[in-house]
Amino acid sequence: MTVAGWTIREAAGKVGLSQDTLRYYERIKLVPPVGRDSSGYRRYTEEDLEWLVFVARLRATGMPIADIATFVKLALRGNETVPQRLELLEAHRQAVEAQWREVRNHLHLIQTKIGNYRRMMAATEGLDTGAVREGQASTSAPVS
Amino acid sequence: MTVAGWTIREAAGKVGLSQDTLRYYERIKLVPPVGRDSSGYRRYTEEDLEWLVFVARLRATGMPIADIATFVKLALRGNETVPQRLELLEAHRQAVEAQWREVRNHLHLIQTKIGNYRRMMAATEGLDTGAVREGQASTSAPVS
DNA sequence: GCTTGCCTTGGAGTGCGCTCGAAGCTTTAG
DNA sequence: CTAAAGCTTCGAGCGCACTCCAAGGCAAGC
Repeated sequence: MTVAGWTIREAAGKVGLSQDTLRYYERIKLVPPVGRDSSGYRRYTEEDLEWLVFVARLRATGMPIADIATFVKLALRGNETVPQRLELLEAHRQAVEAQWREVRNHLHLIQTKIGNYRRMMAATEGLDTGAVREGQASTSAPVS
Repeated sequence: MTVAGWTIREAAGKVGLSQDTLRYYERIKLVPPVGRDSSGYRRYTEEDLEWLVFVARLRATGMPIADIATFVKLALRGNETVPQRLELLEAHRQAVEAQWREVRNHLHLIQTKIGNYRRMMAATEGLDTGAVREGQASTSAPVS
């Protein structure tokens, strides 16, 4: 007989996390306790899934588990903690954007290096040179 | 008497990694062996620093140490491995860009949530409501 | 000569985020 | 009735990337 709610297997499939991770998140209180059916099995409600999706999103943007736990604690204390939660999210957003820009810069420099490699290849075309500019076996790495 | 090259302390400062990390990277061959002075102390050359900066860049964009090690092995084998190195870098670039876009999407959704919180706050202005829509103590989390 | 400080190595320890294993209970299929 | 599949908890184990510690060498200042 099908009971209300999704099994852990279904929930895991829906939110894209493993069953182990779902149990783990519940254990460490990243999500509120999930209800059980008559035999003690978890039954996920729509709201449970929304929680999980939200947590997964925060994780995907690199928020540490400890910070998410803080957020969840606040959420469980009720609506009067909304300002603090807002602050947390806002701080996270800024941190992610900062790192985002940093990665962009690094990536740009790496692309420059790729360009240099490309030019090296073009120049060396069919030459099969083992020798490098400066005498014996330069490491030849820092091209850029 | 000052000898040629920088000490590990200076090198660490210059490239923004810890001394421990510099030794660690050398141990696991993320960088070619660094020369020593008469008393066995490391002396970093300009080229050593360039290596380190490059490795740091790859790390900063999330390339796993194992992959960097592969790259370095290729580089040490000489110029004929340039095509393979290029391929590695190119693959990495694509992976980073993909993840970059994913994070941007997640961030966007989180911002939507922030917006919803903002609206909640505005609506609740000075109301001090402990009650939430649906009966007893909704977790109130999945606002978005 | 001795202390202080910086360096060396090898190996152990840490923090994070899962991931797995063992032992046991319930439900379903044959 | 039995076997298989799926769930439970608790606790241990793992992979990654460092980070720290102990024991000892070297060099400069007093």
